[in-house]
Amino acid sequence: MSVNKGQNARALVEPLALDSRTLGDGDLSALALSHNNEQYSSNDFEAFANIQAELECMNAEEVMTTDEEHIIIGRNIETETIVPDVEMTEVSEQAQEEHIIYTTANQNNQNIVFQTKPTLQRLPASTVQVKSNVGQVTQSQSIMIVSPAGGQGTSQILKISHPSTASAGQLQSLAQTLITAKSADNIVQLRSAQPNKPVMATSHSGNITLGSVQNAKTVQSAIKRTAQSTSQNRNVYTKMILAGNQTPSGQVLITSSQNENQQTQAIKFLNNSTSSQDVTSPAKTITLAQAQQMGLLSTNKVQHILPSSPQKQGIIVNKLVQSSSSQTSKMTLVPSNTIKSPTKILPAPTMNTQVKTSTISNQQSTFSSSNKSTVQQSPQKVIIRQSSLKPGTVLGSGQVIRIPANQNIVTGSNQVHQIQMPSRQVQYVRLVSTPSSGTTNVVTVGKTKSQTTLQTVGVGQKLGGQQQIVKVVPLNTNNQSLRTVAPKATLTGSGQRLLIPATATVSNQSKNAVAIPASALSQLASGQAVLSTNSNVGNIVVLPAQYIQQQSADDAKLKSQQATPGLLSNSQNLQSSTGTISVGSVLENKTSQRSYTSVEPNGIRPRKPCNCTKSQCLKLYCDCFANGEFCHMCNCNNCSNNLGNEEERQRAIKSCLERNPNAFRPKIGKGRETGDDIRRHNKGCNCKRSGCLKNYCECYEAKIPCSANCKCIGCRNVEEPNLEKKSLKDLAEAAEVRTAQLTLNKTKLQLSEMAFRPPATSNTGARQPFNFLTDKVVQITCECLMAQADEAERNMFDDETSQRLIIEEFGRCLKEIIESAHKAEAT
DNA sequence: GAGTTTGAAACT
DNA sequence: CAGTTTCAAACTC
Repeated sequence: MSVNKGQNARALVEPLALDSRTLGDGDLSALALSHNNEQYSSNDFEAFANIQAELECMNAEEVMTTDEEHIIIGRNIETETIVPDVEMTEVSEQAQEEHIIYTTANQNNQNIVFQTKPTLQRLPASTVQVKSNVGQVTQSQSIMIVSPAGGQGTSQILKISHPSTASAGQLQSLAQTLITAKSADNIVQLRSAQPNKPVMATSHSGNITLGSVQNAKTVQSAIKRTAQSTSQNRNVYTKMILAGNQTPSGQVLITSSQNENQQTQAIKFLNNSTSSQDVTSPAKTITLAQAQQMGLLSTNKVQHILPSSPQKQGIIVNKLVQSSSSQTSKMTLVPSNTIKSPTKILPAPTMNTQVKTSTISNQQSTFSSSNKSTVQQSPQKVIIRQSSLKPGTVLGSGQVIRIPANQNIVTGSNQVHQIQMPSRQVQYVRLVSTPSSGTTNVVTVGKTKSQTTLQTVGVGQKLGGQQQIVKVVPLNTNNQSLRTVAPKATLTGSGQRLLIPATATVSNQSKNAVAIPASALSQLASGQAVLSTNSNVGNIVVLPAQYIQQQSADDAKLKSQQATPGLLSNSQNLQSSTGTISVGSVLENKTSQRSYTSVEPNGIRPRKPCNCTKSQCLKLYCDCFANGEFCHMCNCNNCSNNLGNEEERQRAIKSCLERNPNAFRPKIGKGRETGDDIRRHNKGCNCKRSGCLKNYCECYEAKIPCSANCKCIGCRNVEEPNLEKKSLKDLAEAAEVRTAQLTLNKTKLQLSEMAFRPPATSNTGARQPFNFLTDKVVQITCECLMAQADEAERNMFDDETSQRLIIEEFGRCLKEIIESAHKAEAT
């Protein structure tokens, strides 16, 4: 492990080395946005976004290379100890230091402040701020690098000023140099993108040094992290806050569109006036992938994210759209770092190929911070990243939940997972991912031969060609009833289920962001809850983009691993561990929902919502509860099967287990017979009237024939009359015939025995023949007649023949009765 | 959509 | 363990 740490330390600084090896100033210049206007436009901020993204990538120990217009980002294989810290975006009042105010247009002066926030005690994240004073008629443009020294709150400012004559492009180029800035452990490295003036600024331990290098390629940072073992010192998170101060509430829109041919991506920042009354400065986070799916990605900017290591990793780019009076918007770019579960960079949907202009003024953000509280418009983001840090570490302004990489929260069930974290509030994360047997994560977004391959921002893993998406949405733990936000219409078609706080609109959920290591996410089983210790952290629920495919084709196998609801089972393997993880917005969800059908690709249908009214969804009557799932988007009343009633829920679970230890085990399993792949109902049904041919019958509902376990009456749920199996059916029918015949014979025998039984006597002691017609005798006689009728029916006799046989049988019965009477009288 | 039927689960 | 009741889904109209 110590060796790994050393490697990690190396890996931490390696990106720069690689960067210098692969990047040239010209390349960096290429990153600059091409615009003739000296005034910053949305393109400029797109460039900033690119910078941010790149910086994130750097923080994520990625290797970035540029190839002309393309930024190729590759990740170094990373050991666990070097995993970036989980990032948590924070908004609201604390944003005064972190918000980037930029002018949207029409300014001749541009002040850009890049602030690095080295390793604060609680927020080991580097913050990059791009600040642009609006309305000030300054003739200078500057880039400031603000680096708090040693996390003590004292900022040191490195201001790189340049003449007012500097064009926006130049400034932009200079800004581009910051892409290599790395604030991990108080290390900031800057390099100028300008070919003739490469500049490197290094901040170490709070000290910032500025130097020039003639060749950017020589920029190699041998600086090693001095506090490798201290997770607090890891600055792996870079946050870029962009705020348009010309509008009451700045809006940041990251737009990108993917053209299958061009495969380009752009980030756009949009200002959009909103009437949001939010005071809490809610932040909205979206991924670029989401933006892509929203069709917001433009093609004028190309960003390539190319995995350069065998372990491909994706990048999560989250954007926080903040619609509040704080006039700030926050964009969070979070590198995703997965070790064993490389994330996949999701390609933008083809539907989003339209090119959007980057005009700020007229851009209308789909993510507008309007008062609309729909999830689609105000998606909450949860950042899931891999982290090797010790469990329970809270990162970032109390809004980061780190799921320790070593914390095994893998289960095979679709349950809310609880992650114990040393502190106050409990975080639940419900991870619903698609199980997959695949073990290889392929990043579909890669540099293609033409190098025009796109990149996507977002975290995704692709398995077996099947896209798997894990969605994370905030969950309200306080509520008693989770509010269903998704349109009901989509319910049946998708299975997509979202939990959002019932007490607040999405737009106010700025603090409900949780960063989870991608690796941890990949290990999380669906529906698991993550316990967080941070009181500030909102409640997060991670939900499946595809409604849980926890039931794989190997249903029995999977279900055998199903955990008791709310209970963790570390021993269980998560089949989705290698599944694609994508942090998407609801918008993305919405898009995904379209593709969803009532039946999952694996043939598993999404669970239907329950309609419980009296059971509080805490009894096995409730399918949700019985399946160990939280009610979500159900129609139940007074539901307690949610996070807000976890205690009660646990009690109910316990009660059920007391009654039946196997209560939460799958009812459908495989037959014990060797090689018998026939699914069986473990308990069997008890149908009496349905003939096991209606969905009342659990066997029939599961589309499995009744078995010996069943106690059903009149079962007709037998094997399909396949040619091969017909013999079995014939045997069954023959057996039934034999059984009926035996029943008839038995009845006759009983009648005979009754007949020979000592007759009833009168009060006088005289035996009376009518006394033989006891109720028992009558009953048996009727049974004989019925048995005869059944036999006639079975033999397909016509009515006349059947009636004749029945009458004959009745005659026979009477004969026996009479004979019995005679015998009794004789004796 | 309301009412009925059904069978599993819960209860006694 | 059996009988009864409760419950929610399935079904019917």
